[in-house]
Amino acid sequence: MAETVQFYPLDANYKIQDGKAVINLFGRASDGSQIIVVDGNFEPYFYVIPKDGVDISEKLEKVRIEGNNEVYSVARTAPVIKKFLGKEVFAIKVYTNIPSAVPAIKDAVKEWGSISSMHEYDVPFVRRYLIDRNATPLVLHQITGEFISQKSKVPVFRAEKIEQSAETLHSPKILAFDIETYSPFDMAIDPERNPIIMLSFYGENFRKVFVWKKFKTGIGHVEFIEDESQLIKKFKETIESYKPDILTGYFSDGFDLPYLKTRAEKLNIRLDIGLDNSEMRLKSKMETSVSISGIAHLDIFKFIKKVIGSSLETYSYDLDTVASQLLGEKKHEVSLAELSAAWDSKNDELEKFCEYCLHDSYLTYNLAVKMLPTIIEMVKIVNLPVYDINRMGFSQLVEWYTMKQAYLFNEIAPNKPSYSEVQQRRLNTYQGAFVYEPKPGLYKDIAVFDFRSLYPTILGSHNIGPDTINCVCCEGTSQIIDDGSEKYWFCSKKRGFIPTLIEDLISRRIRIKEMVKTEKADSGRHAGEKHAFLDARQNSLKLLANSFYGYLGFFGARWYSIECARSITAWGRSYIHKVIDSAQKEGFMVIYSDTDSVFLTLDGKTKEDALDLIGSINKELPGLMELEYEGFYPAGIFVSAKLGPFGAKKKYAMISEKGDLKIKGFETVRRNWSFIAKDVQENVIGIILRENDTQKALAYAKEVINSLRSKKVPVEKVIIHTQLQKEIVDYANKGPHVAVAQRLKNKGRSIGPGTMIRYIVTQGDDIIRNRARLPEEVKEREYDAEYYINHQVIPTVERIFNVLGYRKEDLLETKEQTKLEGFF
DNA sequence: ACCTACCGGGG
DNA sequence: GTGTACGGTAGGT
Repeated sequence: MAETVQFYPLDANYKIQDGKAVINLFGRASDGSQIIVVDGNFEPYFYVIPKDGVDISEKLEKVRIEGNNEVYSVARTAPVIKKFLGKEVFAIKVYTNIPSAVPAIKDAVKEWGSISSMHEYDVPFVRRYLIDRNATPLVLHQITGEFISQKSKVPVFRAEKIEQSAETLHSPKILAFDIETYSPFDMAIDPERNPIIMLSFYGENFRKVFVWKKFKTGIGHVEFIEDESQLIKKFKETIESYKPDILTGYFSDGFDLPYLKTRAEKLNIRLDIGLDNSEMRLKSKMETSVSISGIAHLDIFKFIKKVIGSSLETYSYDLDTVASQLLGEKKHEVSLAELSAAWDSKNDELEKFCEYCLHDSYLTYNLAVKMLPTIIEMVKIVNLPVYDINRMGFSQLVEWYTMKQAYLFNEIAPNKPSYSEVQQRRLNTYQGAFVYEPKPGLYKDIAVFDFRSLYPTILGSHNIGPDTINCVCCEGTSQIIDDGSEKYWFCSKKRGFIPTLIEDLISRRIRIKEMVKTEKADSGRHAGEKHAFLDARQNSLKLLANSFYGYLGFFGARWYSIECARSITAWGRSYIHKVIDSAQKEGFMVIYSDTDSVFLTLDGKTKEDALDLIGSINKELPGLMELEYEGFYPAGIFVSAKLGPFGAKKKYAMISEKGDLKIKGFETVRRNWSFIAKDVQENVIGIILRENDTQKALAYAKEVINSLRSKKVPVEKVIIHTQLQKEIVDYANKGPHVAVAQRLKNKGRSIGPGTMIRYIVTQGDDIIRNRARLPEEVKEREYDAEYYINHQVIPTVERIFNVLGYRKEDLLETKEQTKLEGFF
């Protein structure tokens, strides 16, 4: 009895049932209930391209491998006509009994002389399904089939047919959470030893804090429980009753969920929160991640850092900084160092920590809501679940977008490079973008031009791709680009695969930008929300299009082509030179240029003259290429920029007409730096950005340096923290922290991997290791002021001051001491 | 100049 | 997962 359900998939996996793979799609039906849609009608396969004129179908069909309690066999084969890098090929589609048979069989037949190549044997089965069945997470699907009885937390529907509709799940149920752990400071975080003491949740109209010590409070959403076991059970129960589509945390891949898992194992609690009753799983050793069947686990920290990190003008990705930037809200100010003491003896102080914990969940929730449009659009464009999108870098996003498109274009995907190919590719470097080194200094009346999406538009306009490069049909007729050592041309008869994708992405983006314009004009009730989604969509399309160039030159790429990457930068240099030449011919002074932008001073000319120049250049540009007027700045300061294969990093500061300061190009300070270094950088940035007072910032930095020299800085501020990663004896290079660890061990302290070592660099002529002392061993005024000035304070602020036109020497000069109170 | 070890986020 | 997958810096040699 067939019926239909309307269903938004969120997550997917597969299981083997009766020797067959069954896809499980987890998600929400349009009536709001959670269901699992199972589909057993999809077969695993890969492609074999035989050598010319050989038919090996029958031979392939007989392949059968008996492994340890598993049988891998070829179920059937089908001859297909496909395209491979633009050329038509005959291929055999080899279907296997189960997904894991694919790599096994591929390995078993790889030595056959009759095989030319094999492809797509490493596409995960679930991704294969989403691509081939045109199933897109977060998009509504109409499923025909029937509900079946199967042991599960939620109803199970067996699909016979699955069809995508146009609607999107714009408001998935999001639940944010955060834990606080018992953790004496200056000790490594240790889930083996220290319990979780608080747990908070935040969702729409939902807030909760669990804590297992009692104190007086009037806050209703605090719930007291017995112990840590109860707390972990509450974690499970809350998720099971709230039924979120998305569970989100801040660095929850790296901290909260692994910590919960370790504690749950210690306490013998199964964290079986998966909709299929499976436990949450910890994956990969390098970069940890945690998945839950049926619930999209979103580590919003990871997403923000990866996807919008470069466009965020922040010096740190901690929750406080990111929330301030994106939400205009900060974390609660409490001293976490005091939490353990409060837990042990001062329970009446716990209330503020509960509020703190809840507020972190609140901020995390709002960050997730804020990023949701971008996440949804990425999911829809790349066609993978939230969980995967969250954890993929740009090259992966490009690759999987391209994999999906390859299927639609009947293209067979090239293989990933072998280890030795990767080594080869890594050696291939090439000339990057053109950077016009500015003369450091202050300039006035600056106009900035830049090419709209320079590399993608070059790629599209010149038809650059692995399938169009140096084609026989256009040799001698197509325009040649010379990268300085090699000459390349691209087919002018047939559109390439990647240029087609790029042009599609760019034109879709242009259409959406038009819609954004008209949306702005009419202001309906949901105009704001609609605008956010359109804007996220155009931005996602832009990010993806911009990543193709880097992808072509990325050593791990399937569609790798260093020649294409070279051609793109060569064209880029040629176009930017044209702009510079035209501007100079018209009498503008070019002060700086980097990759796709040109900064020039008006020198008595008007902004209209600058706009006219752009107009005349645009008339000459091919295809989608366009030079834009980025803006006008009354003043700015420039320093030189470093060259790199993927474009130079910008280092400059400018003041906009509104008075906003734009600073680019300085790095962050980490925990293995002294407090004094962190303090100085934070305060300098604060003074410059908030008070717009560079003089004051300089005076402050000098004051700190002078205080170090005169030893007025207390020793606590010059302690450096470094964590020991392995046993002392295993160190080939013994750095300062290892030397100090050795001394601690000699004193009889237990020292091992994970121990946090604190040390101070003292005066003397020896190498740093031999001058590193335990803080207890160091009296006031014994630290090496010059070390802290030159290796800690100066490096953190030098770049910033360079950008503002000052030198290291300006910071170091001792005369005219400024009086600034209140920094210590 | 090259190599080794460390950080990030979280408490 | 039909997996192989950081990137930048300081200190030591």
